[in-house]
Amino acid sequence: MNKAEILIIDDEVQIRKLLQITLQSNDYTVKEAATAKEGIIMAANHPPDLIILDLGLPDENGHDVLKKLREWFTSPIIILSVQRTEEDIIKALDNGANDYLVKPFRTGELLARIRSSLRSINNEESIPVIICKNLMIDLSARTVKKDNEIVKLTSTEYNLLSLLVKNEGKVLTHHYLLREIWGPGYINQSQYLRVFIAQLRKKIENDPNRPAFILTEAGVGYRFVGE
Amino acid sequence: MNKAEILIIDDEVQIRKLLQITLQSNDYTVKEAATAKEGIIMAANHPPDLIILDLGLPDENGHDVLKKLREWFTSPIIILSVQRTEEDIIKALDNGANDYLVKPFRTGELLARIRSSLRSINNEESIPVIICKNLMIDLSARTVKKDNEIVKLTSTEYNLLSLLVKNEGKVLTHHYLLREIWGPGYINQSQYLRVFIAQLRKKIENDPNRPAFILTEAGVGYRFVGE
DNA sequence: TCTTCTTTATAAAATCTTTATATAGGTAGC
DNA sequence: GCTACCTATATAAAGATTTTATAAAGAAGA
Repeated sequence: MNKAEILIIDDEVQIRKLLQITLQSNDYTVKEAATAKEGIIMAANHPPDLIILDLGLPDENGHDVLKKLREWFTSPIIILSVQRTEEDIIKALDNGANDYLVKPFRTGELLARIRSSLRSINNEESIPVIICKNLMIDLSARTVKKDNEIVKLTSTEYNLLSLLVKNEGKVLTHHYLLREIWGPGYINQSQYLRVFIAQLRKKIENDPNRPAFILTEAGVGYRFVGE
Repeated sequence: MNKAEILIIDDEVQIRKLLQITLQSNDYTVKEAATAKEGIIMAANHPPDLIILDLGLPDENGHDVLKKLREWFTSPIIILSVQRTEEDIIKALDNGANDYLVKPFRTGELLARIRSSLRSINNEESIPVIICKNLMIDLSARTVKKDNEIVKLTSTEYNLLSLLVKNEGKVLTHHYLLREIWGPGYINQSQYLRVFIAQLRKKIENDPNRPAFILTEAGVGYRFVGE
């Protein structure tokens, strides 16, 4: 359910360690940076879902780091700082921080504030919708539309399609597909696959006789192509 | 520039006065309520852009008030409280509060946190009334009307419908619905769901035999479409 | 007593599994 | 090159199974 990715930018090893353990045991993926420079690069290379930023970094003023991040980073940023002056708090919040916690902090409260920050964002952003030409697959709503019309798929058909789509471009072997969709006991029931692939093509392909989305890799498996 | 409307729900006159002056001099429009009941009614009659809620109200438990508001109120809620235990803070944040400030608070910080909360939300207007064709669901009043006639729903029926409606378009699994409405111990009682879905259809669908609002996703769950 | 929730029973619908048959492509032998 | 044969795939359709819809009876609580 969680699996949100959190980037910690803090120079204190103990804090990083504590946060890493706390966050990981709550199903977050954690990345760490010890300096402002490193943190900004990491955030840019692979934007996390949330940043925990220490204001007292050795190489750069924390408020400046925050401003730099906010030039492009739109997900939540929570400040962790030993500074407890009102001036610092106001400045950080007005520079785009979503929350401000004073060290030492209570881990339970931090977790709750992380959940709160992620909650308000999750609504609109990061909706997993995949669009390929006239086909639209909304993984969060579990719906598939073709030319904006809802395509009625059975549970198994949807599972199969979404597995193929999530691995767009890759060939998925018969064994793999059968194991993922039907379970380990079914890896030899290739006929199941044929039946369901035919069913899917009939429903989503423009010309089921010349499939453009679900391609057959004879002797190997099937592959979904979006382009 | 500002003119955002803020509702203060707090029983202490001095706090209300202080907030009123502070907020008004920062160009916010302020409304006040001294009790939970009054606050909920005011919020429902004219939803503000932000609510400042005191947890220590005389007539009702603050956490319950928060939960009630969050059933339909989607704009920011900032908690102001003398309670500073971690348990209270976590509970409030998990019940949908956007921020939690301990009394006595610093007005500058409060203003900054208000700005921060309003900033993240400003994109979308939230409507606590949902209208789909001849169906109207008023989440703040907990009423459902069909062709302008009030439909009498039991508590469970209403909870189920409002959960479906709040996730319009999404398929909600049996497990999810059962856990949300009946609790974690009931996730295998799919029959409950069938009974209540049938009940709801009988009450809100134009042709219960051909449901247009509540659709079945066989083997998975149900989906509300308002279209 | 009345309302609402829970449970049971059964018919109907939807989906999955299996079978049958068609087709396409490759290849070995002539 | 041609044919026969083999393997892998495609598709329709029958049957078996699962899931869902609905009424209605029993239980619980106000």
